[in-house]
Amino acid sequence: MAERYDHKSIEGRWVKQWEDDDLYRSKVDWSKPKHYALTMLPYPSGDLHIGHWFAMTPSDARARYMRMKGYNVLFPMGFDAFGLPAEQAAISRNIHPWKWTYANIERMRGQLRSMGTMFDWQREAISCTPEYYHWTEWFFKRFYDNGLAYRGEALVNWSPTLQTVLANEQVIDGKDERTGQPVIQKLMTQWFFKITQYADELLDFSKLDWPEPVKIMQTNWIGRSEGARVTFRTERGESIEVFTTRPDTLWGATFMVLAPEHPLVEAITSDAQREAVQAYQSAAARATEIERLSEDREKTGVFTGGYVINPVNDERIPIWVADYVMISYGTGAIMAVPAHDQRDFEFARKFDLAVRVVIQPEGENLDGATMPEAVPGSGVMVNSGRFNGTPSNGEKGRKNPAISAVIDWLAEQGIGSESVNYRLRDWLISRQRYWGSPIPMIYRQDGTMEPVAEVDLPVELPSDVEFMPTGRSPLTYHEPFLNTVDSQGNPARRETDTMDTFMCSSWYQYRYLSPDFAHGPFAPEEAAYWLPVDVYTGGAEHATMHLLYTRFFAKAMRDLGMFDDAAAIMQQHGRSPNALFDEPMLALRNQGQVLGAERIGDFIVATGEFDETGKLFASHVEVIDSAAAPTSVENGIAGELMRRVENVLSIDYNGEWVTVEVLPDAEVIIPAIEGVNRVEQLKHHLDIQRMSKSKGNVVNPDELVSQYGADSVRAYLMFAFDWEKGGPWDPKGIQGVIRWINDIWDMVTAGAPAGPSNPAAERVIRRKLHQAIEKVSNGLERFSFNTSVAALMTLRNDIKTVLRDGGVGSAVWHEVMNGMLRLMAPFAPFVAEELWACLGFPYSIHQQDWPAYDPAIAAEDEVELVIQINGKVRDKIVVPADISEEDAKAAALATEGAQRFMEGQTPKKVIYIRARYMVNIVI
RNA sequence: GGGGGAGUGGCGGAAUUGGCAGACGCGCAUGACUUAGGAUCAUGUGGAGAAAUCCGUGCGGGUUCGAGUCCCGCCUUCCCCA
Repeated sequence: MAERYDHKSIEGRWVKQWEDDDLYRSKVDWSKPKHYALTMLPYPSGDLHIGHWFAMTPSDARARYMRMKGYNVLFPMGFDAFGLPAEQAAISRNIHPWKWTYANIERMRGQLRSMGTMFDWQREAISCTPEYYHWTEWFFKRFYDNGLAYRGEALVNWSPTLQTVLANEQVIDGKDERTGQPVIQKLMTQWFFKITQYADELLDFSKLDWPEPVKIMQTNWIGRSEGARVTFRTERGESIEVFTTRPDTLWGATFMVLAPEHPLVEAITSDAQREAVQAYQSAAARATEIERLSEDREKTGVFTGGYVINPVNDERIPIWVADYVMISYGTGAIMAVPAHDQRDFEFARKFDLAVRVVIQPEGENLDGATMPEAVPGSGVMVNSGRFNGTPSNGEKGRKNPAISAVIDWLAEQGIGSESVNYRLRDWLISRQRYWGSPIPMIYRQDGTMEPVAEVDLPVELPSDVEFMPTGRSPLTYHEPFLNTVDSQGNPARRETDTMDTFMCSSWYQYRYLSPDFAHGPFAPEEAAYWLPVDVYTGGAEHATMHLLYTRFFAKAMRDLGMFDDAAAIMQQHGRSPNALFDEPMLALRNQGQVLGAERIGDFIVATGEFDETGKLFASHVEVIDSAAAPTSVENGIAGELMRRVENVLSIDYNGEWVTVEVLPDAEVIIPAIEGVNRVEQLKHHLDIQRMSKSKGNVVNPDELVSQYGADSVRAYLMFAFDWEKGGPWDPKGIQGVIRWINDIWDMVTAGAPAGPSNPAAERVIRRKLHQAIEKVSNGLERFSFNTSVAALMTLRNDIKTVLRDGGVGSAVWHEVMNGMLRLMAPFAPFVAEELWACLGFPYSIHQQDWPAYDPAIAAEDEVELVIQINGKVRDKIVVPADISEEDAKAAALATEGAQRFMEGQTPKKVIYIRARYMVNIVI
């Protein structure tokens, strides 16, 4: 008897063997078709968690499949290594971000190797190395030189106490998450990329095989709206421009609203209103944008005392300030048409402003004074001077005759023009942080600025820095970094902002091509062969930001000629570069999220003394069997432990949560755990939710791998979930794949069966193999990994059945094992390699071809014909697979089940579905 | 608030996209083997019913010979928001 399956004795050995042999080294080879498979690179937080395994190992399985299908596959890995956590570790634990990050990367590399992935480590890229951020800076400079980077004002989270800017994730409920100090919204000068210049092109998804939801989210994010810009004039002569998608309602504007940050607010505010307006402005600064945009929030605002003339009817209307208007959207000013816009309506009703109907819906007679809500739909223009009677059909932009006519008239009159507005704003890349790529700009003494010369790149981050507990970037007080000279040799100051880490991840797919290339971000020879990325996998949470940014990068790089060399080389090799550089990733697939498992808390009886509030101070706590739970306890309670914070328990006592404080000298009894028990050993209830350390529901992949082996963990992750959906982790379910792998091990190591061969049995076993080839391949193509593994398990079951009945000779047995192991190789690369070697097939299984599917071998001789009466199954018979439609219908009508339900009636219709071998008799 | 998903046995999930609902696995049950079992093997497993059969894909309508799948209206829940 061969030895039992032991993952520990094989996995480490093959990792080393594969590395020694450079098995996964990917090199340009124009004689083979290429496949660039990319999976989102991790942030080096310290430990690989199960989510990384869930994201990466199925992607790896698919990359392996593509390789066996004959593609030259590039499947690289790296680290997105700049970012806030490293800086926070530096502040709280006094470790330099560099050291912290590198230690984490070292650790994670080891973990990544244990996964059995085919990453080509010679292409690893780490975004926080000077070799990498040299080119991040270079991109900035090129964008700046070409007008794609500029300085502008933006609202930032400003902590007045710390005198520093905070990232969005550092602000919770308008307060600094660490210190609890209030945070306000403040306008500051920041660096931007002109992503809006590409807004229209970014709306074009025609070249992309991307999930529909991602395309919809990006479309909404960009938020293109067509309308008009109209210029209003104040009584004192200032002009205020507004953007509106509904110029057909201009005659219904009864007031104007400016964002609190609008630059004209100060000028138009009357002295009487000044105090109120200023108070309102500072209150608005404390609200976040999400709060301000919330529609169910009570509308607030204040009258400025100023008036503006509506240019379409010369009416004098009041100007208000309200925070539901954003300075960053449109022009920061709106004409308010309360009759036809719900937000304006609520505002008007609250402050008792006029409501005038200008679009009368057909068959209705709306009255501004009494209508209960805004009516935004279609109708006929009224109260609109010369436009009265024009139909407004509810369509947007030029498709609406009313809007179209008004736009033309506005242009004629010179008071407005057709305009397109986007919700998308330019990409704010400034971060007031240390641990990011420096922005290579220099401020001269005269106040002008210039980019750092290309030969002086990269501007390196100084390493001798001290972190202040305020969180202020050390670059702002690091004199040697700050002081430099401009191109003329005059003293100058460096920019201290660093770049958003989304910058680094917008172009990493190019750095992987040639991580050591010193003459540019990537080598054109590599880019010509590998680009673009064929399939990109990662989390759906990146649907808008990261994926829009990287698309913007690709388009900007194309327009700045950065792909020209690659395109020329591509052409030399006879491949057309046409449209290949418009988009960075042709196909995209998102995996879901692995959630924490649900767990029932310990059932507890606690006794002690209650205080007057009903809180129990327990001197005795005992875990019992929930079936034996008493409904009432003298001087105590019994129920499931729902939560525990140190020694304070929350117990579900007959539906009510009771707080129990366990006294320090209390007796704790947990029968399942030997010895003296502690409160900390009690298990509390866990809901299905995201894994996090604080919830205590984290699954540690290292432990799983050491216990069950990487093959089992990989296969289980692929088997247990719909990959694009994810779901709760079930710790028991892994038994199924462990049994499967053990079965395969035992089956192969047992060797070919002795005894005579029987052609019928051999035909069956080969048929099952080929049916599996079809299903496994199909699952991999569709990222439906669970059905692929299920097909492999079905194959296992079928082979076991056939082998038990006997009749399979050695040659066919070897053929079937050979095919099955190759099908397994993407999912369980270690055990497949080991068993492959064990059968004496040539090394390595991962360099073999994918098994070829032969439909003739897979075809069944006989099939089951399903007979339905009015869509309900009434009988089933076995018929030859090549049965004709006439024969199938005749056989169906003759069945006992059909006869019984037809009761002698003549069928109205008989429908035959050949693909399903199904007859439906309609009576 | 806005945007995007998802609801199928006790559980994770299948269903060739309009064609036998529940593949595969977990769990559970019964039996076998064993000094022992959180091992292994066999059989069964959506619900009701003795059976014929009926009911079943979040809820309510609709289209169709036929609906988990398409349409209309709800409910619940998860994710994202510079």
